[in-house]
Amino acid sequence: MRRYTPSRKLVRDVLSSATGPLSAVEVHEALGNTKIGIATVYRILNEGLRDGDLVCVELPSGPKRFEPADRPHHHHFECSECEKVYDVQGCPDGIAQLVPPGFELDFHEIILTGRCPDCVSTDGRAS
Amino acid sequence: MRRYTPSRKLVRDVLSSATGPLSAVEVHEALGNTKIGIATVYRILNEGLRDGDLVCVELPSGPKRFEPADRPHHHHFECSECEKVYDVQGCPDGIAQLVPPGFELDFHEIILTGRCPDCVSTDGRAS
DNA sequence: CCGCTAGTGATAAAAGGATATCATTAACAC
DNA sequence: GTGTTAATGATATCCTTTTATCACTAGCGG
Repeated sequence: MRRYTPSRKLVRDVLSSATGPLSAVEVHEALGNTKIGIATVYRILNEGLRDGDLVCVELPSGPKRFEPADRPHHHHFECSECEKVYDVQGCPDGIAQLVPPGFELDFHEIILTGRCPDCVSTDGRAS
Repeated sequence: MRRYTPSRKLVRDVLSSATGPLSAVEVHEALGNTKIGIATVYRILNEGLRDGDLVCVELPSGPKRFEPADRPHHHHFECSECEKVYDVQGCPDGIAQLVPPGFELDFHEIILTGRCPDCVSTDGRAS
């Protein structure tokens, strides 16, 4: 039987309050000084996937990221500088028209790449 | 000085005649019985990137894929069954409208996921 | 409070992709 | 044909992400 533990709640809270999907390592860092181990983070994330509470977002670069499953349809913006990923709302019409004859479309993902506001404001001045 | 070698020509030919971007391993397999080593394939692909003859296409799943740089703007369809990747022509309007204020868009990628004609025709009947 | 066992942290190790190494081969200028 | 050295094949190694292991901890029903 599944037990209530502080770790589970903390991980879910971190993901809920994030502005985009987070990787296991990012969740672990967000947990900061709570000394929850990385293995536990992976376990809780995979458990969330199995339970359907979380969805996995895989982007071209980097590790798998996770976000709550109850967010409405949206896409993602990845900052090429700080590598953070942000949710972006909306979805253009006409996706289905791209599918060539004979193909069966299940899902689609749109990945925007560029610089996020934080990195734009830092401009060229390296940190 | 760069020398003409059969390997280079073979790799470029494989990529040119492919219907989508190929990974190093896929190129290696396509070379079949030519006994060109995987290290050579990686070398030639990276060389192509540096020279600007090839572009790298990174999709959520799997390794980096490569295709000729001279193809017009297009996107990709990945078969969830056989994992092959196909080029798809066209691009919906309104991508730029997705970008939230403060973000700077450089590139975008649209990834369609589903089943390719080969796998659709095989239907549920496992191979 | 007890006992059972799910959960945990630390870390070893796996998995997958890409690069480095090195002795050997072969392209090309002469 | 010969010499120079870029290119190659085989494979060891690296790197990053993820999972497995295992002794210890703690949630919760009784």
